[in-house]
Amino acid sequence: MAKAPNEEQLATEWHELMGRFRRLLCSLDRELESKHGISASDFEVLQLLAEAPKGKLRLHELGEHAHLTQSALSRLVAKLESGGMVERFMCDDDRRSVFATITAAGRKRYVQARPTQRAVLRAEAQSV
Amino acid sequence: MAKAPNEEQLATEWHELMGRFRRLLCSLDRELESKHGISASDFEVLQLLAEAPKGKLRLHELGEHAHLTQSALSRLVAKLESGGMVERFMCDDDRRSVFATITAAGRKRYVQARPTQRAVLRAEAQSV
DNA sequence: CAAAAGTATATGCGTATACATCTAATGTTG
DNA sequence: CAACATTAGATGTATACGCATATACTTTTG
Repeated sequence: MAKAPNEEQLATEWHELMGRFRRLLCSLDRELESKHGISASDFEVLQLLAEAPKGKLRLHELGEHAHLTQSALSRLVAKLESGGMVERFMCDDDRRSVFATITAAGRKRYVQARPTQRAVLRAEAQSV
Repeated sequence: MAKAPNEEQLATEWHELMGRFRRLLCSLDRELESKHGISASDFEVLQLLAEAPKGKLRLHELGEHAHLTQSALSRLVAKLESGGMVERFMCDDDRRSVFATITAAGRKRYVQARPTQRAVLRAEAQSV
């Protein structure tokens, strides 16, 4: 990006970025939902957990990497738990904290959904 | 962007883009809401109308440029109308269509909000 | 060590959005 | 021109999110 693009240019870029972003997010949501029964946000969280050392992160750590507010993350993890893809349990070191761990079923779902997600990203990247 | 970036790279870029996008959209919403009482989406629609030839567009035309679904746009325009920033009236050529026009108050609000929006965009552009 | 401040998560509530469907108006076709 | 298809917009419904706050636990402080 240029050093000091004029403001109209910035505004136009933002408008276009917003368009691309929303289209891509919509595609992701639709493809992941229809083929794997998960949303794009679900996928992000599953991915973070699947890539974590032991498939295990405190919610607070998850929140630092997922692009969600604390409340949204709390509910999302609760939803994933009720879907059997994640489990929550107390952290003994600090009993305010809660660990989220990815289950075998969750990992399987993630592995299946991954090519779908990558394909959508690739398609969008090529269309630009 | 490279011709055939590998998939992990794409996924990482997407993750980062999502982060930047959400932060920016949140900043915009908060700044515009606190200083001018409008959301980022409100601003987008006001901008489209303010820049339209006669400050006048059919909802369907608005929808082609705003990054919103038809239903979201319909409600958004209704909200702007109840806030006195926009007016709706029938189109005589095609009585299914509805024109949205920006009012003097709406244009004033847009002009006031514009520097705020541009400042947020500029701040984000510089932080990258 | 008791009280106050801080931290991690959950939840009540309001709002924005998407999807599906409805209504009204227009176009098309036999 | 009557029946059907299409189009523009509105609305019922469900969901996801953010903000504010509540709850439970931990750390700091006097």
